[in-house]
Amino acid sequence: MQLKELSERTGVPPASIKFYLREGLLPPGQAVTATRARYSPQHASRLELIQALRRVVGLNIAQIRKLTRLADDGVPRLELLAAVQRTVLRLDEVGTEHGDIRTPAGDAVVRLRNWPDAPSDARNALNAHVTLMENLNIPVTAELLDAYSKALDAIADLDIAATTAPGDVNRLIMTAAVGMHLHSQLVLKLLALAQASHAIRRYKDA
Amino acid sequence: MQLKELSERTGVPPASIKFYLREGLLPPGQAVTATRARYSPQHASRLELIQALRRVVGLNIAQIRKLTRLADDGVPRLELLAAVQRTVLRLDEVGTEHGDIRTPAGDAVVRLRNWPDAPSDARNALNAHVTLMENLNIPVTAELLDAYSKALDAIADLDIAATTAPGDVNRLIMTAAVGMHLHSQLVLKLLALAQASHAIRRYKDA
DNA sequence: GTCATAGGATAGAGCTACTATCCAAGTGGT
DNA sequence: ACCACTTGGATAGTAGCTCTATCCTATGAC
Repeated sequence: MQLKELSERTGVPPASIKFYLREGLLPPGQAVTATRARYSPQHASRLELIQALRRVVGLNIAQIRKLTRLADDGVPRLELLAAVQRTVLRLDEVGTEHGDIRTPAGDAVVRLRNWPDAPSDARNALNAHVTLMENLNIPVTAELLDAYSKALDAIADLDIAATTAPGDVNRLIMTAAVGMHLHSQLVLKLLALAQASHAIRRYKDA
Repeated sequence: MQLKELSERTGVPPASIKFYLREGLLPPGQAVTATRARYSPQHASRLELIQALRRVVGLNIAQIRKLTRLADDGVPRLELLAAVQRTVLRLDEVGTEHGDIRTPAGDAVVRLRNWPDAPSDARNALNAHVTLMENLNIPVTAELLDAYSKALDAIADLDIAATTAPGDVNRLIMTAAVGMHLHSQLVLKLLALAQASHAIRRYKDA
């Protein structure tokens, strides 16, 4: 398929495809001749990935480039997953760097779930986040962490299993990034429903 | 205090304060004379709210204006909370409107938690979100919803209790919006840690 | 009297993500 | 052979958004 067809299939305008090519998000097609290039279904899947990371997860071009570069360089899937995590957690943005920190909350989760007690970006991010919430007087109880982490334990297992399954690398990034994002949105919506429910109950007589 | 001092206290440049005044995010100060205006601590707290909604929650000026207008118009706190929810859930953005829809998952949560069975924006948003996740082959199990909603039930109770407590309206919006956002981020980070933990466990011998 | 500040208006900067135009070279279909 | 169409590459322009800067006149504090 050539550029125009790729555009029609994915719904992305040709000018934008060229832009992504220039920016290095989309690898160049196979040059058949000097003025013809052939694009594969992987290009289509890459375009879908770009759209999803932009519009759903809200990443910018530079962040998407980092991830797609890794995918194109063929780094191991596990390493790729770690990069996706760092990006979605916004650990690559300024003002979010912290050394290894520990909090009772972070330790508690690891113990509760019997997770390996090893430092990681994710753990530092969690500890920093819990600290932030407590500083803002938003309580993070052990019960809360227990309930959350219990639910997430099973999900993470599936996610990691998916990294070993063969398949399109674009889909791996898509699943990981979009999955993380959608789970966090799910909580947002559940919390809203919970608040609405409590409000109804508390004020129904008013 | 006058404009310059307000600027110094909050760290927001005077030009930006003028901008927020123009945009109607910040109510005008009390005009002492034709060329002097006095700003109260509420103005400072409003400025902090604006900053937090912009930089932490990621709302745009129009969204912030909607919320601050309601606050300035003195709508009931419960109504204000509902508006904050709609905004943080991005229910006011195009392409997110749906009628009343029901899913087994949404019904299950309400039944599990014994929440009132009434339609609401939050419930529709939840149902739409669950549908989306299932379409993307991301399973949303009853156990997951049980664990999440159980944890959130208690939090929501506190949140709603906070709406009746007296205090600065700016703080109410701040707490609600930032609180929702931080809870969803907490899940993001926990999921990352869970994934990292499972990855270590699964690959430690490789 | 002088200097700083107010409100009001208006313009422009800086960023990001496109979008449009032009080009010369080359191709596929008839 | 012809010609509409496509390619990569270059370059410039647009659109949306959030500020930021400048200029203005009136006026108040000291």
